[in-house]
Amino acid sequence: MKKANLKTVAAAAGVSVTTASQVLRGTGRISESTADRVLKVAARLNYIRDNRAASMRSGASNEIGMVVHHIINPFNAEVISGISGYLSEQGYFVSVLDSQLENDKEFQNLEAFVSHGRSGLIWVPTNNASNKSLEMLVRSQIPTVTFLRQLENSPFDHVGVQNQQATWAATNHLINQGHRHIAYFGGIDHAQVRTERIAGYRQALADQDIDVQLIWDCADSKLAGLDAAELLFKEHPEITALVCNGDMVALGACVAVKRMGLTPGDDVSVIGFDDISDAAISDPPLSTLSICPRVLGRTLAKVLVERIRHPELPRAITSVAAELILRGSTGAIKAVGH
Amino acid sequence: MKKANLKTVAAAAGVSVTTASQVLRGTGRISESTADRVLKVAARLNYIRDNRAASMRSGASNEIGMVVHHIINPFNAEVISGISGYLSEQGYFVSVLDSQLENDKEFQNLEAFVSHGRSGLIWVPTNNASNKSLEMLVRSQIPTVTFLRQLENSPFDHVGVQNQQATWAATNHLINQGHRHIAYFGGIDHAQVRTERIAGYRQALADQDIDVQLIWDCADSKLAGLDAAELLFKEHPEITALVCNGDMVALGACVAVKRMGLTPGDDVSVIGFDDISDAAISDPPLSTLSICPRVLGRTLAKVLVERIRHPELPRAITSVAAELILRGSTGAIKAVGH
DNA sequence: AAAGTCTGGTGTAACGTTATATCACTCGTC
DNA sequence: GACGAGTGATATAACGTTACACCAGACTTT
Repeated sequence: MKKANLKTVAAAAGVSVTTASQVLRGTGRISESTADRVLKVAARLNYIRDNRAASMRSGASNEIGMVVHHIINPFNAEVISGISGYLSEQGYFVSVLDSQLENDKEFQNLEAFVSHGRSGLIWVPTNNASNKSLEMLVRSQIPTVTFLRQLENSPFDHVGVQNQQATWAATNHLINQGHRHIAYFGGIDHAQVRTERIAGYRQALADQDIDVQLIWDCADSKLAGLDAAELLFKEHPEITALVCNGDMVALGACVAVKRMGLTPGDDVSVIGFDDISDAAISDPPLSTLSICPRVLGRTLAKVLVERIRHPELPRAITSVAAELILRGSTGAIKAVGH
Repeated sequence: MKKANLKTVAAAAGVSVTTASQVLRGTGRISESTADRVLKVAARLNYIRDNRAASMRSGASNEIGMVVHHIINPFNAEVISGISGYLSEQGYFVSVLDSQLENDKEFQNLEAFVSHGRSGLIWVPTNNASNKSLEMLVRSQIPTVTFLRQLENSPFDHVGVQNQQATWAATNHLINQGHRHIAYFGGIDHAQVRTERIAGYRQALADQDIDVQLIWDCADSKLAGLDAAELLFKEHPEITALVCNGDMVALGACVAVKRMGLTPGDDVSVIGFDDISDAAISDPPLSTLSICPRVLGRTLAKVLVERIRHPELPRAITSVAAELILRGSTGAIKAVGH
């Protein structure tokens, strides 16, 4: 049996295609009896609207696209969860594509969404996202919100985190606890987010006239954090505290500390960033800068929906504060060196 | 400036719409010089194909849909990563929707994909997925592969895991290590996957004439595993080993063991399921039944692509074996009770 | 009773693409 | 010099929906 379309439904109900369309969308002026009849016929024929045709004609769709790198990172996963929660309340669907940090793929993913007629986009740009991508989105006039990393010359709404204030607070706390050899741990190259966070770390040290600084690179996973931290402690045994670029690397670093026979929080203090759900139940529980990913996701989604509904409103830049949450992985210094 | 479409491109290149379309798809017989001209014009006008129109007309699209519950679970995330890796090599995109274990939402998500003209679907059915969903997919004739949970009366390809064999091996190993009080830990209600795994656990005990059995429910997250395990050990201090329904709950259980001042692997043995990337670097490293989620994802994607390309082939049921990987969280029994 | 308004509905032309059939030419070939 | 085959390109009709303009009839107003 062929799939039912508006034409077959309309014919079976004895009305025009337009009427059928109006009934199924709840628009126009239709009598209750006609509407009833059409709905029943549609149900009987298992009619499913073809959204491609609908969105092509009407210009609107209910699909949102999201482009991230590393969908596998729990922070992203929780953000996505927050986003899709809000969006589904509003009648939208999100689909997510992962660019895996590859620039070409990022462009392709964004273009795919444009090409498939998404009604809005959420974009977490890679560190060196191409201008090509930005220009393409601008040209296509698709409502877009960037997340975390703000782009130069971008006309788009943005939702970000107060990175510098956050790491300043974390570093300052460690200093007050007596730490004098504090490293910034995690992240790679000159990612904007990381640069801001490092600036906060530097500032806190400078404010207290401490000039020992160590910035240690590592990729954003627990495993990479473990390896990198082992190397760090081998080469720099004087370090007693880490301000980390994310919870994943922080958790990896905690494993490294334990493998050395030491205790995180006791011998080495570690502060993460993100407050992923694992942070609270790791051993020891991880002190972190909480930005509550799920709430952040909802905020992001709200900004996008607002933009879709009111394209004329001025550009919105939202900056969410991170809260320093102290758990077991930080503590006062016991001895210098270990 | 208006967005460019085939008509504007064709006009600017001085060719017909058909020719432009053929050039951009690389089909038909077109001279090199004409092709060149069209391509240059298309690039200059920043032409982007409208895939809605294309797929509506041609009946084919390059978008795959995936419906899961709990996108946030790292196991799913890694499977997705494997899937999208293979699919993007083949020129497809996957978009993922999360049903959060809600039945209605599952149906809506599947219907949304059908409605938006996806060319194929990967579906991880919830425990009590409705017949309505299955029937709708069958009617829509969309190529579909189910994953993990096989549906009754389903005509669809399936990729699953040899659950029963896996937990049999795990339980048997624990018995050989001297354990006599082994609980099955994690999962809820009569999920098919869980039922199979429990059957393997039961069988192993029965094979050795051991009849002490305890099945302990809990939701599929680290946090839930922690809470549930604490309760379990309080009520059943005789238990010395856990066969778990997943790595997440297993890791949670390990935290619970540590909070009791005991050592996983030493005092209580814990075996997980999935081998998520955290398993190898937890403290202690988690023994688990590895099904290498990324490889599984690739397999799944291959089955789907095969189905899309050859609709006439007979139904394919793939069952992947799990491998018992022994790490620090298991060991020989020391004493009965603790 | 002519003009206006409300109700319930319809016909047609898009949206941007691709499938299909067809065409005008140029070659060789017998 | 008629015929078939190959080359390069085109016109037209879909795909399924919605926007828009319009209409017939009943009812109200002046």
